[in-house]
Amino acid sequence: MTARGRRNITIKDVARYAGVSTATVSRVLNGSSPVKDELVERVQHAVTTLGYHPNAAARTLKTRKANAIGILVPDISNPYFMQIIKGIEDVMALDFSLLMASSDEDSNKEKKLLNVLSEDRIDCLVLATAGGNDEVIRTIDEKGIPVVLIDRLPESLANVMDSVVEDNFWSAYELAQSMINLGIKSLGIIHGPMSASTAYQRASGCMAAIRQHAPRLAVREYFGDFTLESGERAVEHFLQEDAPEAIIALNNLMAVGAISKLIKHGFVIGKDIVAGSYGAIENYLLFGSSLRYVEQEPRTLGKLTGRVVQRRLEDRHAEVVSHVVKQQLGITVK
Amino acid sequence: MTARGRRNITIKDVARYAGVSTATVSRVLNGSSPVKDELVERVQHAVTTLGYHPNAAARTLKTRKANAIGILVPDISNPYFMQIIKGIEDVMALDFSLLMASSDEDSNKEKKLLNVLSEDRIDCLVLATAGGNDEVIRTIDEKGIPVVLIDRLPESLANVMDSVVEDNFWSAYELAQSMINLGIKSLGIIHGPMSASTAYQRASGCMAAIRQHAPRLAVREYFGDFTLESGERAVEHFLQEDAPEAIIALNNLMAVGAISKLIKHGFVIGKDIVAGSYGAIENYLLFGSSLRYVEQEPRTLGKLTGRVVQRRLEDRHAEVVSHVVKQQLGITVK
DNA sequence: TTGTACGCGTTATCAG
DNA sequence: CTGATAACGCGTACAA
Repeated sequence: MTARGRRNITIKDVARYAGVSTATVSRVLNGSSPVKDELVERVQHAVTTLGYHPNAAARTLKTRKANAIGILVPDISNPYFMQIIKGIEDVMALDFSLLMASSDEDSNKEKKLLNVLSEDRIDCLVLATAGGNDEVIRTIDEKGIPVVLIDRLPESLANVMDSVVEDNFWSAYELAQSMINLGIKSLGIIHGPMSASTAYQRASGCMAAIRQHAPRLAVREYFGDFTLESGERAVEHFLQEDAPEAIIALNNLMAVGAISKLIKHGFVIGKDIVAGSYGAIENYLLFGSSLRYVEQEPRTLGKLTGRVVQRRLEDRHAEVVSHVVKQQLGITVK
Repeated sequence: MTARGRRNITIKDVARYAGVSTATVSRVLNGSSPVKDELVERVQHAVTTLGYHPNAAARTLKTRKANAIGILVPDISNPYFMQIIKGIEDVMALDFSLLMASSDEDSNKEKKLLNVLSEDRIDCLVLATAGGNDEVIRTIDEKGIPVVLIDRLPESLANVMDSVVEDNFWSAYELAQSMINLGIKSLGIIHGPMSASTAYQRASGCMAAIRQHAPRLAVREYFGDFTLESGERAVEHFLQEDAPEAIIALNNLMAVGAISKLIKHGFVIGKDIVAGSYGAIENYLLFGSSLRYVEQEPRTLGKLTGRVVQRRLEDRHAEVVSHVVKQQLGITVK
């Protein structure tokens, strides 16, 4: 399909043109062993005049190195994950390709993509799992491609493979505590899907803070799914009764949905109601009023992930590392 | 590196286990020609018990099809491009991988990435070029991998390969016109880098609208580089004299920078000053006041791009298509 | 319907 | 230092 009769230029053509063997060409190209200067020049000349490009598939087949890493995240268009990817890119060499895919928070789609990705086309897989594929993931890591888990860490995989995650429990704990400290009497919590380890841990953190610092707080909960729409629905739900004095959304997208809904209902954030979000909201600082949030710094997380990947690439049998990154609390004021 | 002594499971192992030939296994796996039911079952059984995964590199080497498309954009973290990618993903088959890279608006980096990507690892390249690599791109397309240009269309490449771009001239024209119609007397324009075809065309569109509809408008210009920071600098620049009655930023990021700076200076957008943006601003509608903008619909553009890719994949010699998509004007009101 | 055997483009091993 | 040549894992003529 690529060629229509027209053959590709191969290392053989270069060898013939330069009057050397394919082995010598390969050595010049990879610097794998010394070659006489004159031949080096002849080869380089042949390469440029012929417009030769090495064939990645052949090289991968031979060396068992793909020079690529795979990245599988639940939502490719979530700025949080994009920043992580950007961070990974920051630290990887330029000739390393990023093979990306998005599971759309769908376990089945994730499984299919895991199969495609495990066809030996990547050297390492960075995965923020949608959940439900622990066995498949374990298999891939054990007898296939090393896996680095990010963001989500299913219990059964902890300490089995490398991971870089946030300290969801304590970050959520501190977020809730900072709101409790304002003296609120009632609080609405918008949860993520409990199948995601992050959602569960954030929920636990909130509840722990409440138990310790405000056991008599009137708490109402809504169980969303990390989407903007579920944040909107949560607010509609809360407003069926008296509005709580504060509201806390356990991810950025739900926070956007919830806050926009509140604004539409005439609430002034920070005055009529206190708002908290796990994760910053893009551009919020420009237009919004007060917001308390967990500052996630995804790009930094990405860089750290990149370094973990490199380490694993260098030594497949290095000790498993589990990074748990503590986040900062932030407050925007207009 | 991948294996440490441990051989991979190949089609040969499957064949031996199932007691058939490798050819039969291949036929079962690809459905390339009929196989007796009993053998099909034996093979499938062998595949699952052995945990066999086809080797993508070997298949690519043999078939000259990579089952992957490359995407090279100037900024991987710009939501605009992410939505385009999402759109492409929407229409591509699940077993098609996306190989992504970001040139960071840097011609040299783009060139290196183009080289890496042209190593026969993708079947088609979707490219939003940073400029300055026209010759390389032409070569890749002509005797290598078909290229689909998106967003940016260098003059020398127009009608040479497929393209999907916006109607930058007329969209900018209409944006400017809609602001002129408000009866403003002065306008500040924030341009992008003239090396990008989009920036140039948008500038032309604005100027044409002014010549036609308000030749005596007091116009001031600032030449930015599509970054948020340059939008901020533009406003600082304009405010050294009397503020213009209206301001227009010719991409989304510069608009964010400009508007936030204006807000910091105490301006109320839509009241003290009219604001226009080429491209919507994420979440603006939720918190901001009035804004006139060109609605880009990148996801739709992405889907269209995906279809162009598929068409090109089916017939390498199909006629070249150039899609120029007209955008809508939008206005947000609080 | 099935099996044999060759070649895709590289790198690596082994002689020279 | 250099050159033959054997793999790498797969698909596919060709033969049976």
